[in-house]
Amino acid sequence: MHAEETLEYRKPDRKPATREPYTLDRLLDVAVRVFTERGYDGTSFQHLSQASGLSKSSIYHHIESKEQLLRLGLERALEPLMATIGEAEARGGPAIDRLRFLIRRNVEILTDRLPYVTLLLNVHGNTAPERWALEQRRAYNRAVAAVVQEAVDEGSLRADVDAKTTARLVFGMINSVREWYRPERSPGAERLADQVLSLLLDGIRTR
Amino acid sequence: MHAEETLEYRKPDRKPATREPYTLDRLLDVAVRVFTERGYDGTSFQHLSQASGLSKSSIYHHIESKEQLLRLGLERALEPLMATIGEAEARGGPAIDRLRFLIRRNVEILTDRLPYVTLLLNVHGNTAPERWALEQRRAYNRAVAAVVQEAVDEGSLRADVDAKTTARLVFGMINSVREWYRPERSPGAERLADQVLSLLLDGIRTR
DNA sequence: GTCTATATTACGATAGAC
DNA sequence: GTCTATCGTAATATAGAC
Repeated sequence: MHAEETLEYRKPDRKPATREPYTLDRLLDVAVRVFTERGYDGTSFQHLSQASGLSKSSIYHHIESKEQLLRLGLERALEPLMATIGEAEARGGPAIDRLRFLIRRNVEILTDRLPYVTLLLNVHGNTAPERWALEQRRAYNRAVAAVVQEAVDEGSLRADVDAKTTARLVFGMINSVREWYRPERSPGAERLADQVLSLLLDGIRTR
Repeated sequence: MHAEETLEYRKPDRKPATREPYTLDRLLDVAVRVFTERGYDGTSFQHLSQASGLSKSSIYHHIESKEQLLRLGLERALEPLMATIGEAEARGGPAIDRLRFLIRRNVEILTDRLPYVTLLLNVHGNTAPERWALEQRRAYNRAVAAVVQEAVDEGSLRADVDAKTTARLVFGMINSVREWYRPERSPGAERLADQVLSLLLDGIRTR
């Protein structure tokens, strides 16, 4: 007779967990938060297990692989971001106005989906989903650079710095917001977008 | 009898290597390049072996651990960066001039030590050297934010956006240069610094 | 839906020959 | 200074009980 059998680990009585069962969406939230904190490659299933409270193997009930978790997270960032390109085109009007729209929407999406966009902006291209995301980002960058070029051509933006460099620096500033923005402590998306737009358009100097 | 044994892999004939022996400095250059491409956690000794042409174990002749490579790489970025804080203080004069100096030097160091600074700006804090580097960066950010605050107080910079946000956005734009700058194709450090300073101070809009 | 147990592979690091 | 061979561990992923 073995101790395991006699004790039976109080199995029938045991409440399996006090929390509600995980859905893919809830698990994704947890995983992407850890990905943004530790980086995708720096995150193991053990980290995901600790953060979620699930065992390593239970995570596989919701997903097929770690890469799938990454891909789902990247999609959450890219979907609204890529959509703004079409929305800006549909607006028509002066390029400078469409650029303002793109900048404002970018700040809004960044603050609204902070961990997902942070994940997107930190990928290296080591896996297939990462390479796909980088290609999407390149398409986004090309589209916004084209609008910047239009705004230069229509005389709204300075022509002494080439449009490509301006576009890179402008969206580089915006994207850097991910490194310090905290929803609970930082200004809201609208106010932050106002500040970013104002500094970008008119400069930081007094006049 | 096994094929492996009969062929013997031409071992006696083989020239062990045609290249000159590695020094720690040359190995560090290779390693940091791979770190910036794949991320530190995404880089294995197999990757380092392929990139260097050394066997995995030969790398250990030059270093004691992977973390040591990381630490040495981070030091190469932090050393000149932290030095600029003291240099700016020593200059004295109006805060706006010291800020221009800090921005210009930051762009120069970024382009001059691109892979090292890129490595620094991408660390997550998963290891001891990373946490040390993050603390150094916080000290750097505090110092430049203080100069921005001085420039606001002296009336050189706009006061309608708080100094901390301005500092973060300014250096966020500068640091984003790492994501696209290529020494062989991009403008030189001086010209790029001129463009960055001009856009930051006066804005992207025509006037 | 979650668990324990395990398979398999890749990782960082070491030993010792040349 | 570089190599081959190997160690111990931790990684992703699977099997099967409950």
